Amino acid sequence: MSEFVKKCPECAGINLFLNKEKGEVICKDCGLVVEEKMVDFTQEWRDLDSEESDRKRRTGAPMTYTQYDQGLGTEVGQKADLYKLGSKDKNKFFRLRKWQYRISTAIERNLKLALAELKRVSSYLKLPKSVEEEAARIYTLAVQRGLVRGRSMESVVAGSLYAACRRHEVPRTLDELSEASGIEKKEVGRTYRFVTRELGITILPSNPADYIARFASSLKLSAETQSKAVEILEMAQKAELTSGRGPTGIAAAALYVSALIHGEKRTQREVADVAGVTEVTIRNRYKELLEKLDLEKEIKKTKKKKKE
DNA sequence: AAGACGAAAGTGGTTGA
DNA sequence: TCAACAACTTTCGTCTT
Repeated sequence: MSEFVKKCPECAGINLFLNKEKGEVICKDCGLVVEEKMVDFTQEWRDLDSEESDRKRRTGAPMTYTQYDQGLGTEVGQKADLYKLGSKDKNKFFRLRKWQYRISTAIERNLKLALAELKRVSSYLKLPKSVEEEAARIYTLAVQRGLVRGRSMESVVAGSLYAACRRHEVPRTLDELSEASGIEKKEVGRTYRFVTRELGITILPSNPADYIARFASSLKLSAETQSKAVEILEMAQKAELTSGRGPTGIAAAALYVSALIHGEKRTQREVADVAGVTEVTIRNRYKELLEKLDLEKEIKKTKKKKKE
């Protein structure tokens, strides 16, 4: 937990809950996502003046994929090794080094640009650092395998980010990524599938529950409503209502129902907007939920309470 | 008047021959 | 590669609050 946030700015509650994997701090009282882009404070950084720094600093720069050469660098050989080689090998050596130089500078140039773009999109979406790192790693692999050829750099960046989000269970919808990156939604999806397939990255099918926290907080729904929605989701999964359906639609419907139950009514339109689906989809899911899980009683209960 | 509901036609993606 | 198919969207008319 960051030491800077101790109270929820929305309701001044102190039940803040840190989800490390998602890089989010959530207020358990009102469901507000207090802090999304977590910073890791565990690294020891000391301010040393430049004279002292060489002697006293205990680490180098952290190795990171968000730097184009991962903060390290490699070259083919040094001149010192040359004396071992005959003239034929010498030529070979120079040729190799030339090629290595060409290839690596081409890749590095690409990576520099791409990682700048990646950072831009990532900060636009307020993604946690861990996801950004993962996306950078994926992109680096993609470049090294020559998967960018024939595709725009930006679309591969978007695809990598989307994959990283999925892996870290910090779901952003394709629409959101599309908006942030300026790449068409289907193009993002295409490169996402291509990259993950080529790199053999396995992605768990996204879980509707992962969307609940974010949707609930942008709809300003209470924590009870939020956890009720998660309950409903679990029931729905047992009733096999979830397979094959879009996870956002289900999440949205569960949230809509649970809002009704807790008397915090939101219109279908409102829920649909934050979830990025249409009212119709919510209606269909909603209908299924009511039929299979008989939630009607609970809704009627709260209606009666209102009259009193 | 706004929201909820449902029907019908259209879209993009997956699957299986 | 093509057609069938399911999920989702768009659009529009009707009912409810």
